[in-house]
Amino acid sequence: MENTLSIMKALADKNRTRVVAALWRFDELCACQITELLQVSGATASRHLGILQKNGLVDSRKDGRWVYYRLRKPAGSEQLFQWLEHSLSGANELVADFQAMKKILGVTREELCRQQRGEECCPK
Amino acid sequence: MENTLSIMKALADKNRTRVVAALWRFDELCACQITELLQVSGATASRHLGILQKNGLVDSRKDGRWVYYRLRKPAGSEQLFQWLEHSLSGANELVADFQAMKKILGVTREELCRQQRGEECCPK
DNA sequence: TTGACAATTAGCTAAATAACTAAATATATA
DNA sequence: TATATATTTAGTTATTTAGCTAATTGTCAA
Repeated sequence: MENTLSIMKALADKNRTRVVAALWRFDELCACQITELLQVSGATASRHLGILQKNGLVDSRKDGRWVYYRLRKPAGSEQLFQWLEHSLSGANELVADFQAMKKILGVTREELCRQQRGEECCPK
Repeated sequence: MENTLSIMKALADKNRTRVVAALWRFDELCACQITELLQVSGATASRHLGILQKNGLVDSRKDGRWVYYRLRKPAGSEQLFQWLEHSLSGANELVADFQAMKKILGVTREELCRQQRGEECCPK
């Protein structure tokens, strides 16, 4: 029962559901891209990703300094995700997120991280 | 999206999930029976039931002084409930709840409410 | 009509949690 | 090797929420 409740709690947060939806659509994203999407501090994004990972909802893969995340549907969760997909289809927030994500994917991760450090332009 | 999140939040609580499971199994229960099952104050049980009702997960029916609750699966939530049923099947807490519920159903509502007021025995 | 009583609502406290900043960790590169 | 940097962890604060008691509401019965 605790496991079931943990999964529900993991998904019962707006930012975490946004992450799940983004990974569903865009397959694999790095922590800095998710940070940019959510518009929160890197630490906050990392915490949310940690909660999703702890409950088996995402997998991570480290590549140098970057960590990439993918959606992972735990065994037996197919129906939950079918409901989620149906229930969230067309949600305004997610449509906006997908738009934002396209822009984020339009710059390199290096440039994105540079922007996040406050170096808005002219990287030397 | 808010609606989806509300349903998840409503279900992401142990006591509320216990109520949903009990209603699933026992079809219709009154507030005092649910209070007894959860072993919380009547006010707390009422608050949980209110949250479930607000999110369309239960219906209530008033009969004199008693209020009866039934599970209500909102349109489009079939898959969510299929997952829930599968995910919770065999949960120890729920097995214990079903046992307790049988005892609760073995006494009249009048007697149950009398007990809850602290009149353990000898009702004059 | 009055008293009893099941249920709900209001108001409060304690626990859980989401956010932030700062520090720590791990990795690439100069 | 030393510095820069992407991510995570620690620690703090503010918000949310589950629980309680007390007050209110609506209904039955004497």
